[in-house]
Amino acid sequence: MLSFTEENYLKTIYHLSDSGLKSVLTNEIAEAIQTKPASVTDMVKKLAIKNLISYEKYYGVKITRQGKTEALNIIRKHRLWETFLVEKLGFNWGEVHEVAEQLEHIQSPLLIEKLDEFLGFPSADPHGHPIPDKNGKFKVARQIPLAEAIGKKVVARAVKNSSPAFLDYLSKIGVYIGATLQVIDKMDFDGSLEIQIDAKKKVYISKEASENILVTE
Amino acid sequence: MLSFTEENYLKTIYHLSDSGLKSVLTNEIAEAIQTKPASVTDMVKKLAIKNLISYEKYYGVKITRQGKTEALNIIRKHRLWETFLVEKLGFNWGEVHEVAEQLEHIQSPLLIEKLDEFLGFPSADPHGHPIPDKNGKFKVARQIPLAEAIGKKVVARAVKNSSPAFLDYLSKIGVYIGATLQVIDKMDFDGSLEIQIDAKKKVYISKEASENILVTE
DNA sequence: TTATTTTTTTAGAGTAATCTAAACTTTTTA
DNA sequence: TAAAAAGTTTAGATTACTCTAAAAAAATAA
Ligand SMILES: [Mn+2]
Ligand SMILES: [Mn+2]
Ligand SMILES: [Mn+2]
Ligand SMILES: [Mn+2]
Repeated sequence: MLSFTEENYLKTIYHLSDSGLKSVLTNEIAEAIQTKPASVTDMVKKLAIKNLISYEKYYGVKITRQGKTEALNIIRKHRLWETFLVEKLGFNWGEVHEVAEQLEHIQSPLLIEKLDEFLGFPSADPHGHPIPDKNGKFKVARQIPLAEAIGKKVVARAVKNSSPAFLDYLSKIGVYIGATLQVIDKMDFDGSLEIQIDAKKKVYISKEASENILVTE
Repeated sequence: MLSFTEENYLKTIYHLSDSGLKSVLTNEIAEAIQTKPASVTDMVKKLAIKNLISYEKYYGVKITRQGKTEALNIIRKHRLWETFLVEKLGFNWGEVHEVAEQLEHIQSPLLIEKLDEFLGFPSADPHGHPIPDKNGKFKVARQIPLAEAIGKKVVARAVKNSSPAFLDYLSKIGVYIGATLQVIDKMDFDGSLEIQIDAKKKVYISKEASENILVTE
């Protein structure tokens, strides 16, 4: 069984590797986990011995199939808990991540099975991120940033950045997962967009913001 | 903030001290926590420095007011989670303790507030044990063991022993919290009782069992 | 009240995770 | 392609928690 710390490293490596595609460097992990590169080197060796990642000195790590399975299970738990917190307990979508960071480490397959059922087997969390099933499978939707949907009428499906600050901002202006967004105009000056939400309210959003809202046509 | 380990020691000391009444010896703690007396001595010194217990070398520890507050908060979380697992997720009352042992350490006052509300501010957990409110207050019910209710008609209110084995046994014979129990006869031979459950089923239960069912008249 | 047994503490060491500082390797620059 | 810079690893410590074995204190028995 993995320790709390090992689980956090593994999950972080999975995310940084773009779901296991690229290899990940020591400094990136240190930055993401808020620790020192020397500590990362130590932990990375431990995970390599356990066959969760492959490690080539000075060239970073790649996650193994086994590591991916473990990482996806942690992510599954994280996202199910976030869904629970919003759907059942009435949390805002910006308040759930910190708590889910703790809850994701609870060890009880039965609990997760029952929680999944209680939530009605959701396929995405409050941020629009897919929830892997118990075999680690999930649908990869082809979503594009709102920034690339000029002139189109689209539906908000997920956020790329899930910082509380960004999520609070979205709530404030009225953007939510499932909202219909129409990009009315793009400013040449700074790339900001004028959008219409649900064929009602019109607002201006920054280029930065428009790159962090993922939509489908 | 207390560590996972410190929280477990404190909660154990609270329980062993009969809610803070008696002082608790090193060996008892070691036994309860499944560790060695030498380790307990170390931890006990740490908790004393933090003013959560008072420690007199060779004579055991007493929990302080501050320690009691901390312990009651952990117990509150434990029991709220147990209630959630049974009421909302459909766990059996014998399956919840292990999971609650993990969940009780999640740090988020907001989560507990919202969970409490979601559950309808329950006053007792699935085993009939009182749930302290956010100020650590709870009602102490005067309950007696079924063993002392010979000839009377009483209501099952709590279990004294909450081992899965005992709880499974109770479920099997049809005893549950809230059930009406009538003690029909007591065997002089071994102290076992013949009882009637909800004015229907009659069963024999051992003296041991009858001492671990708490009832009110 | 002295000796024996039981309980508790201390001493010294081990594991997991972390850090700083120094050494080493790779990458970039000139 | 040699020097400088950036990134990574190693060495050696530190903290939290745990253990075994030995020493010390308290409780019990003779
Ligand atoms: Mn999250
Ligand atoms: Mn999320
Ligand atoms: Mn319990
Ligand atoms: Mn309970």
